[in-house]
Amino acid sequence: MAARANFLLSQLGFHIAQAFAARLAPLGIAPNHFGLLVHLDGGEGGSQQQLADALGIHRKVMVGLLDDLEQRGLVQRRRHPADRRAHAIYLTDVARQLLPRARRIADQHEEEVLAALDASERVELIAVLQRIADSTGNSPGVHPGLGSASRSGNAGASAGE
Amino acid sequence: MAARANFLLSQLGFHIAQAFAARLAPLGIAPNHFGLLVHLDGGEGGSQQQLADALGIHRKVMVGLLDDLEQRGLVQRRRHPADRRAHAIYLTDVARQLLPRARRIADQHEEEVLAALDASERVELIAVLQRIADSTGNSPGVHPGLGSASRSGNAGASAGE
DNA sequence: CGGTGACTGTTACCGTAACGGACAATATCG
DNA sequence: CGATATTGTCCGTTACGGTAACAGTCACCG
Repeated sequence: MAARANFLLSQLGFHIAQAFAARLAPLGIAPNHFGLLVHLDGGEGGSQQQLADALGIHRKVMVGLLDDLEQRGLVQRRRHPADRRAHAIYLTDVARQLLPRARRIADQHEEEVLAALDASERVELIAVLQRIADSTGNSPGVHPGLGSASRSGNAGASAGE
Repeated sequence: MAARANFLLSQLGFHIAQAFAARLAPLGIAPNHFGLLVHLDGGEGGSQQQLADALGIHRKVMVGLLDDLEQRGLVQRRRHPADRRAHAIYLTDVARQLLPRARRIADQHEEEVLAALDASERVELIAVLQRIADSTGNSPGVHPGLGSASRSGNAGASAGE
């Protein structure tokens, strides 16, 4: 029963998300903040709505995320040059210094997760996971859940013994 | 960036948990209820504390879970023969009729998740996932999170583009 | 046998977070 | 210019996890 891909993926996924959040915590950001920063690093100046669409979240959630990041001095809300309703979001220099550290943490975590696998197994696992994600309709960069990633281990059981 | 096992596992895990909850919803139970029922099917008569320990959740959460299941007529709280403080938890006949249907839903979901893989790939994937779960310290039947499994897709982004 | 501590199940309380509706400001279209 | 949609924000409600506290009971120990 604990040998279902079903259960294993869900269990592992949550465990990994938790562990990653814990590793990222010392930097003062959560996984969703990290994802947003990485996305911004790939293209700044978009509106909050555009960012929300790209990450598959609601505008209101983006407000909160940006509030957090702005308070930590990691992003700036400037006036949008073409639409005075919208904000244009930009990374700050502080964020540009923080991002490499966060990426290194992600690398370390990846290494820890895959510690039991050799190189070829890792490649194959990722390929298989991508195929599953593709066939089940997961968007490449969109991650459901992980609200603010401050969940502590607690309830739930998707497969008893 | 969307090619990290890190991110893929977390994304897939959450997506799968959500989909499974949706599939189970018509039966009126959530994944954690299902896990508890399956566990009870493997051995009844235990105390709530024993069940909570086995599933890795807090007593208080078990109270709520059993309240739900008892209200739906799926479990019974009887007096514990050896400890008058404790309750002995038993499945009802209704639960015994419901369980096969729930298991079939789980099987269908498993099939859907693994649709893109052939038989040997499925076996190997499960073996690899079990190795990872083992090396990262996941208990066999314990699933963190999935509180009441009523989360709807919302925030979070663990890897932008 | 009495007393003390520990345990079980439950409830009450609190802080947090998600969800929905409503709102001002602005853009777009007729 | 007027009507409608969009952007970002705020507020109120609801749900949930976590802690503390409680009554009832057990286990130990003198």
